[in-house]
Amino acid sequence: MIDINIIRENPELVKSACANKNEPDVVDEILTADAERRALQAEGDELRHRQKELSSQVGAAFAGGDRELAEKLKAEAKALSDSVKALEEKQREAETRWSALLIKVPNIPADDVPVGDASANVILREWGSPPKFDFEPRDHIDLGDMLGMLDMELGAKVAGSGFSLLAGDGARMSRALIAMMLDIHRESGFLEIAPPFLANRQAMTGTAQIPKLEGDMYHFPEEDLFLIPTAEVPITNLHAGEMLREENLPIYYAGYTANFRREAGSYGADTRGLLRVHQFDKVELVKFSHPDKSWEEHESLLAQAEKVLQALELHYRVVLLATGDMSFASAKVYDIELWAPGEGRWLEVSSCSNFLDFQSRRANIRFRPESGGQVQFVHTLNASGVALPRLLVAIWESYQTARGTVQIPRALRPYMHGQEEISPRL
RNA sequence: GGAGAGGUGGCCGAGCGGCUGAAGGCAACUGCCUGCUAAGCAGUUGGGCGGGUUACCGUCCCCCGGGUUCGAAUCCCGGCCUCUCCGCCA
Repeated sequence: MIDINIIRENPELVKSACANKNEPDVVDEILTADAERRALQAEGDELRHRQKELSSQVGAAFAGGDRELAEKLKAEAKALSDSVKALEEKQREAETRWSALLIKVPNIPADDVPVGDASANVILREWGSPPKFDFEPRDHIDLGDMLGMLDMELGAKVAGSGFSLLAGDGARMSRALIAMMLDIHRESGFLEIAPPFLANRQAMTGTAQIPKLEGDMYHFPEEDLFLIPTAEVPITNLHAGEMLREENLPIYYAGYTANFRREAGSYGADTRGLLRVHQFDKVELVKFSHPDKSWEEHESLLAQAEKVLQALELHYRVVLLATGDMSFASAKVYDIELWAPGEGRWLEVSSCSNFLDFQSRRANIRFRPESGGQVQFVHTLNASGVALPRLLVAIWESYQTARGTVQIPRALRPYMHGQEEISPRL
């Protein structure tokens, strides 16, 4: 969540952030609730103060042996205690109203983020060049079928539409890619994490999937647990409620998980093959940064995700998202998109975000500056490094041959026992 | 799933109805001392919220949520988590 002081001091800034992110504007409601909450607190503090004084007088009177006085004071204190309870009830309600509103305010986009919808996104650069074919390139569905790597019908058979099933060298390549990516990140100082694939409500709220995206997640009501839509949730929440040591910052984590998204309401878009599925694998990068360093960390995080694609020699581009296209919790987002020649389009495989203190405020992740002074919130960042299904799509489509085979990228071959090519199984 | 033990500050750990935001220790910081290091001596050091221009004042916080009481870290109820034993199981 954002700092209430920003709303108090600069409501217009917050209002325009809501407008630019297409979020409902509750700023005025918050200001009203805030004033109400503060008034009730002042009143309650005063009442409690008097109650404490009285009640210590009761104790003193009993200790002094003056029973009569003690009983008299006690009766007074009882009356005061009742009014404190009544007021606390009102205070709790006001507090609840206030925080329920505050949690709906999106993060404020950074100054250098373009304002507008997706059409205002800025393509920053392209890396590599699109593969050239002297034949009509096939798409990943054909290749997956021909080479026995992908079967959407079998996925649907066991789980339903939108669940993929990889087989043979498709499954092997997926596994090899995960290992390769984790190695690349480990060499750059990221600590590998294998977290739970489920998370509780508090964790989901900490990283801001709740309240906005609650309906997009698979939920188990018995335990109030959610299947994670991204490893960002369990990994960022590793340090929830903690006071970190400044000398340990920045902290880098890399984790592989499966990810689960209901994708409710997205039927009709990207429904074919691996482009948008309910369950997919991903390697995720998460950073906890000193607030003074998070913009540098954001750039190096982007570079880290790019390392994977460069190692695989894939054609990609980096896009700076406009306000209307970025997520609720982020202040600035780069997307990395891979070129998929069979689809003839760019596919998002990574989203690289700086959340500043938006998540750490919710999850209460702080540090105490060594120079003394106020406890501060750390900054959190994350990036996919990278998402598997679309990476497979881009590899298959980019590395296909006229013979209908798929070459294995050189960097990946050690992870596949030296295999160079995927051919139809006989 | 059954039985027991426990969850206290940055960390360890005492307290088990009022004088406790919390002993003691560790750690950190500041002085003194010391040729450096170490040790020693003295002192300082939690967080949230609210109020005041500052020094400051008030309130809340001893896993979480309720309750009893004039008053709760301390008593009662519910939940979560950790540990030990038994059962079951990839």
